[in-house]
Amino acid sequence: MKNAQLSATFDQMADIMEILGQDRFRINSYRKVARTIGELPVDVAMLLEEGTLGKMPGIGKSSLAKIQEYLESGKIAAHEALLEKIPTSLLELLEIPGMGPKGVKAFYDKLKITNVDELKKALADGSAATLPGFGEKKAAALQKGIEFLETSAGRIRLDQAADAAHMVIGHLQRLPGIDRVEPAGSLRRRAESIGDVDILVTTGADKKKSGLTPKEIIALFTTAPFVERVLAAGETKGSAIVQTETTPVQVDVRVVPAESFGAALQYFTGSKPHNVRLREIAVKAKLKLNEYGLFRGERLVAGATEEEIYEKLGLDFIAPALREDRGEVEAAANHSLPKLLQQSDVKGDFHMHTLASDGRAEIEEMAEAAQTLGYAFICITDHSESSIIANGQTPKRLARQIEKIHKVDARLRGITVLAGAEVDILADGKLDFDDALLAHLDFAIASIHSGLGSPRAKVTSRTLKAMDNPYITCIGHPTGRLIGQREAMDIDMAAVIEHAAQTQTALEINANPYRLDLKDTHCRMAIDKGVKLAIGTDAHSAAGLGLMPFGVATAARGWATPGDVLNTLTPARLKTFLKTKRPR
DNA sequence: GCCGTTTTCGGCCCGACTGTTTTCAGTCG
Repeated sequence: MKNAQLSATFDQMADIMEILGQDRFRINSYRKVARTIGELPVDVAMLLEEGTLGKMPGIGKSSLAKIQEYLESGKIAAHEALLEKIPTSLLELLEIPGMGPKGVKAFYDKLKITNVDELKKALADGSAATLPGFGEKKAAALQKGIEFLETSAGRIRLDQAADAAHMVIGHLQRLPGIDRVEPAGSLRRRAESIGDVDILVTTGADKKKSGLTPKEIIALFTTAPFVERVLAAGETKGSAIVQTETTPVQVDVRVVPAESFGAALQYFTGSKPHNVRLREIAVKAKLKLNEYGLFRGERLVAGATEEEIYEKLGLDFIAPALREDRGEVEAAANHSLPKLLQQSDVKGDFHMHTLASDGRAEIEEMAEAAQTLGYAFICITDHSESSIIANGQTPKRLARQIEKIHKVDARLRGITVLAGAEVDILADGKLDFDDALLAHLDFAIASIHSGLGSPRAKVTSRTLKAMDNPYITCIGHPTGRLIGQREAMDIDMAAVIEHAAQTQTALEINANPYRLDLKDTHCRMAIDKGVKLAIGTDAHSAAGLGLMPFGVATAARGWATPGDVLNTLTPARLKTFLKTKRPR
């Protein structure tokens, strides 16, 4: 599948065009193509063949021809021509925070600097200072930028971002005269990875008496003990690197007046493409939308709440999870947004481990923890024999574990404990337990834990074959990715989803923030094909059950309604559902 | 390069912060 490479190629063309100072609107359209292709849940070649690719917004004739050219020959002539114009190493300079296309061009034209090492030297020996409009502070900023690039981990996981936000919000809430403190940005949208954390603050109405000025609030943020380095500190906006337990995180804090809170929350929640769509709608209606409100001329039309802004733009309210410019603006305009799944709809958890394999708690502890979360059922799914490092169960041990689960289920009131297993899909697509044993389970997850780097045809056929088994309820973490650590398997998700629909097999949303697998776009595709989703935390302790909201958010980002997700069923309805695939 | 119940040509989102600018360009989100 060439989606990622093709997307990167369009982005690179845009980068080079920026350095060359070409038309910014054309550059924008290249960026849009890159983003569209990068987010596709299926192989771009398949869509091209179907003839649907050219119908996607932002992909016109010219881009379509380039995509076709790339898929046929592995390159794009226009891309090759651009590469001729500058040394490719200039593109790595663009990665440096504080360095933009103009800066790269100036360093190249005037000082013949083509890479990061040469830039470092020029900054050290003072030759950079000979550039017009380039002083000491800019040199220091670039040096910091290079340092940051060389040490930062890049994007962080959702749970790490949530931790950082929790820390900063706690600090800000203790300041005098603070009214509201809310996270915004990709954290509020619950994106699968986060670049930086955005936090919004409003001061109370009595700020003149007892409170602080915006500038003072920013100063108290940037001087907080957890702040490692200040990137900017202005009148209303501060930006700093904050140290958390696991990783440094960039946190931006913005102070806004209460009457603009909704506008600011909307603006800083993004996503950027979503906001651009909204501002375009505003312009067409002779309005102007910015972080202070929706304006007709000088007059404020809306701004205190997000709801009134969407309403005044003629749109239904759009949940943060949907704000990605993936059709939500159109759906809001014609009142066809889905009623999204929420955590309160969830009645149970499908994936967890106990002491029987690599978990750290007894079955009872997991069940009791689930009850405190208000659940009506859980499913115990320990590993199978082949997962040796995870202390996988032999058939004999699984038989004993099933009995044990039944006993706990009989003893506990108010919660149904189902007997399950996470069964390895072996190299040939066979399962790690035979059908006679699987038949004793209520719920069986089939997962690939080995050979993730195998060719597309192999990992795909292994998964399809597992779904053919009548006792397999669900495919676990279907793509095998680990966010920021391991690429997804090269698996044909269109085929997997199609086969899941045919065999009435559910697909898991693994709620662990390392996985979030299925991801949002695949969830949406599965839902469109009528495939049911089963959210599981993959908990290895009672505390691990608390990861469920990450899975719920991922489902919501895939436009899931309560009806699309098995977790919303009562135990009785779930048991009925679990019989549908089995031989009678 | 894309796009069209204002347009097939002429538009294409908006503002904060920084540095070195005496009025603004570059970068970022």
